Amino acid sequence: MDTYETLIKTFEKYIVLTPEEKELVKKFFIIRTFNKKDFLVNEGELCEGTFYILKGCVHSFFKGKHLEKHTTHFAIEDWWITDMTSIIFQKLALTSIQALEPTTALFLSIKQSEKMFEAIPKMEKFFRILSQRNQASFQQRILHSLSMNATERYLNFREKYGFLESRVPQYMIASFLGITPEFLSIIRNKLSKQK
Amino acid sequence: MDTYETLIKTFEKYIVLTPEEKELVKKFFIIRTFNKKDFLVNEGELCEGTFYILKGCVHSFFKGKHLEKHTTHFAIEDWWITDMTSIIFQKLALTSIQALEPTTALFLSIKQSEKMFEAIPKMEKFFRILSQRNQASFQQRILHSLSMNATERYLNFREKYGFLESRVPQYMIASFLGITPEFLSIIRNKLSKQK
DNA sequence: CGCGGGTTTGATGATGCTCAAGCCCGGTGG
DNA sequence: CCACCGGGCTTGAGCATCATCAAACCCGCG
Repeated sequence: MDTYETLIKTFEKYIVLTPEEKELVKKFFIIRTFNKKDFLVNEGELCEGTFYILKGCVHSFFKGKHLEKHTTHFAIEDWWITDMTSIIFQKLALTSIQALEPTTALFLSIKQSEKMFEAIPKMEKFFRILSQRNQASFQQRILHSLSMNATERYLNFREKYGFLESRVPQYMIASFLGITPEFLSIIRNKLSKQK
Repeated sequence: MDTYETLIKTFEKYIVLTPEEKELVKKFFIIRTFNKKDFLVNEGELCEGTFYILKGCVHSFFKGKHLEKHTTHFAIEDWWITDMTSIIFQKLALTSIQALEPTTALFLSIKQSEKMFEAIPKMEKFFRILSQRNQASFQQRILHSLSMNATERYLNFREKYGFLESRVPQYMIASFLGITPEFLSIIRNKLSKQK
């Protein structure tokens, strides 16, 4: 069983790789493991690259002006996560990424990614598509924040990401939805009654 | 004066093109002009490609479940705009894009973009970076919607996009910020008093 | 001059927050 | 084995933010 199997399969959803390229591309990624509560990316430092989660669960969050933590994303097996703002604008990360479970990830540093793009230009296509898909899903999220109330957003969350409810605490889901844990509790209470 | 001048300059911020490639790449774009209120993309149809605005001003919006319109983006000279969700998932567009002024744009259809990527693979890199920058700015927007109240969001908007205030009606800015026009009016009133 | 789209103002009400308290439950040390 | 934590979830009272609805106003334009 190959550690890189799911990674390669993910690539092959969008581009075609020769056997040689498959071997080569692995070399740009390194395996990194984290304990629960370890940080993959730390607020205040430069975000050095992108993570592909092999096993485990992480979340990214930032601190508001009163130091409240706001969860912005979750990621589990076969998801990609990074702080794109830090990477693109070469600024210190405002967000942290932290493991919620013991986690194994493949890490692609910015430098390695540049080498990879030179060695296998096709990979540009993959990351273009990946980024466009992210753009589309962020778009959806903005759209929902403009047009839905908290209950509707929670129902939508359960529909799409319900499988996360067993792996992350509710107060993080509340934060992700842009509400307080207390209010999410009330929403859940109402929903369970009216059914 | 060349219609494509600013387009090529935009490319050259991120990639290097030979003179031949500069000539070639133009061929994949077509010029399209729109009157005020014309639709660049129409809700319910497939979004056929991406627009680069040469002159004018447009906004994209979608309709909520009570048919209220929510403005999601603005675009002016040298900005790109499309419905990425429709393109990526090949679904009918849920958003419309409409001209707020007489507008001239360069249009890159999906088919032409595929041909372009074959002819000039470097363009993959440009669109990867463009999309990553969009991803970063959408990220910022989500972050703000999680951590700022309406007044703070409006102040932030003025800081970054204040130049739009003279070109788009206030009720669209309100919609973009996720509040009602009435409430934006109150915010502006308060801000003008307390200074 | 009147019309109509956009903005403002005000009263009332819903949505969601804050703060404080209590509860539930798994983990830890005596 | 039990007592006691402590983190997360719940409940409730009071409050801030923002929406809704209705009316008035403003002003460019036919």
